[in-house]
Amino acid sequence: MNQETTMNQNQVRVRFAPSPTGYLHLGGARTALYNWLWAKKTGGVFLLRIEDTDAERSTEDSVQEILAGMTWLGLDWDEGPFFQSRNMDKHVEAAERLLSTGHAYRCFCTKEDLDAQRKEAEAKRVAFMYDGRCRKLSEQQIRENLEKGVPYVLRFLVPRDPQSTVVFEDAVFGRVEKKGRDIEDFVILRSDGRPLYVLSNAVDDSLDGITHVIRGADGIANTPKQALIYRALGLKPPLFCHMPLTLDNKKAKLSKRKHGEVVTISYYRRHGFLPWALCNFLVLLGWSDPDGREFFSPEEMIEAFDLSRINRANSIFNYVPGDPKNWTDPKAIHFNATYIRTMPLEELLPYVREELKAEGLWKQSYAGADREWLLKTIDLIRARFHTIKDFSSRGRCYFSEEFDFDEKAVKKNLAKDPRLREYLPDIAGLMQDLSEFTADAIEGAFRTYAEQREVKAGLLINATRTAVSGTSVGPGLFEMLEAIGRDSVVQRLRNAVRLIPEA
RNA sequence: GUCCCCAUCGUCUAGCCUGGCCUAGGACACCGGCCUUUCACGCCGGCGACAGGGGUUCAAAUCCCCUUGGGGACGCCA
Repeated sequence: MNQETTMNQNQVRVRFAPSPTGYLHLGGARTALYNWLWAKKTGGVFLLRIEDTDAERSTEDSVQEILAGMTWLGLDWDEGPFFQSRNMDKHVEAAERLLSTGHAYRCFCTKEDLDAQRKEAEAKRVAFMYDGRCRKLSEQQIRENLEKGVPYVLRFLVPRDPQSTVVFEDAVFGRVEKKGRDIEDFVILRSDGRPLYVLSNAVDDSLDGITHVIRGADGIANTPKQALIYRALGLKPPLFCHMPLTLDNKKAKLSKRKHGEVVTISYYRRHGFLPWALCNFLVLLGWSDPDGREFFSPEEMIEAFDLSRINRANSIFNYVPGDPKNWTDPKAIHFNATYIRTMPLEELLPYVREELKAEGLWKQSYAGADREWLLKTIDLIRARFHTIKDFSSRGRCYFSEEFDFDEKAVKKNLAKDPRLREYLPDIAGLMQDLSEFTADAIEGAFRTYAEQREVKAGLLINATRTAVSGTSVGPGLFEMLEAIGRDSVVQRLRNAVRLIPEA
């Protein structure tokens, strides 16, 4: 055996295994991210497996949505996407092996009968667990049932001796133990012959050589069952790693049905999130850096990430419905805004370009002659923006003559002083005559004019700001005018006169 | 109801394993101040938590027990 093969045997292999029954949501993305990080960190393999054994609920749209979401987030996978259904025959084979080795048995109980028992137990408010009555069936009875064609499922025969416990190692929760008597004889094969998740998932993980099962803590309850399957099949179990769940601010599980689009990944894409900013936010939901850092480049995050620092307590996605300012978790917005403000301009540019194109604000020259202007302008305005969407909405006046006037701003900065009817055209003229249309030159003109007319520069500055941008907020005025450009500025100043009432 | 898990500011969390450096640190949000032509940014400051009760110990956020609260699982779903 050569060295490379030896190394491969020790190589970490992880997977993200969503079921294609819905959208990629925050919880799923976080699970995918943790797996991805662990693979990158260890030089391992990250594979994607679509668990589509529930054919009725699986949809192609959902598969595409998940793939698109992963790609957008930058969580690239090394193998797959595989479909769980590809190995269906192997799962059935495993079930049959369990039957023949006495680890499973045929159960002829009808679904209706079990449902009735379950309902009854619920009414009496006691726990329902299948009583294992079909364990006791004689060879004779089984043969008769088979001959009559009575449908049956395969159930795993859980060791029942009083002392028996099932143990598995969890990277987050440590050694987890469960008593055999607290585990019911779970179904591994449906009456139509199709395998169930608990079986398929374990068999596939083994087939795919998965070394670490990093998944949500909701999976912790059926892990003992899977540990039993590994043992009965003589397979080496992976190291489990159950990450705490992320709940809503009322501590309920996140779901699209309940919370709407705000929990889906595509929502963040559509609302101007940088994919890495979202990843950075998500990684901190249940994991922390030993040095207390919160912002990471992908390389830094991969370096810093470790399974041992995953938290045990659930975290809350702090989204309050109906708050227009905090339309998602405020900390997520903070991450996005900080990235927009501080990332290298060259890296930000493609996102802005896409946004401007989508909104019909892109000009051909931005890729050529005006490229430097564009970068400078982006840099000028980005400090106030929270999302990429802001470039086309709040930043519209830099790219188009069609922008809205904020009523309050007009009232406060333009309508309040009739003298502006005279000042603004004057300034427009000054701008027109400036030999160099630079921030310094513009400022000089403003200051001189203010002095001559014995008026506060602030009055002129604020009025001009609203005249050219429609708002009362924004970057320093002189730089702003330079960015907007002489012709537009002159035009806008003259147009604004209509907004100022006569004395 | 049964089994399992969890518990530090409003939220994300550090500290807990290996008790003392914790009058509990950081981040977001919020509130003040400075800067300033505005709004942001930045800087300075403020508000704000060890769920409760017992124990162990010279000493407990840290170890143990109980209570309470919360979550998960309990499908011929994944």
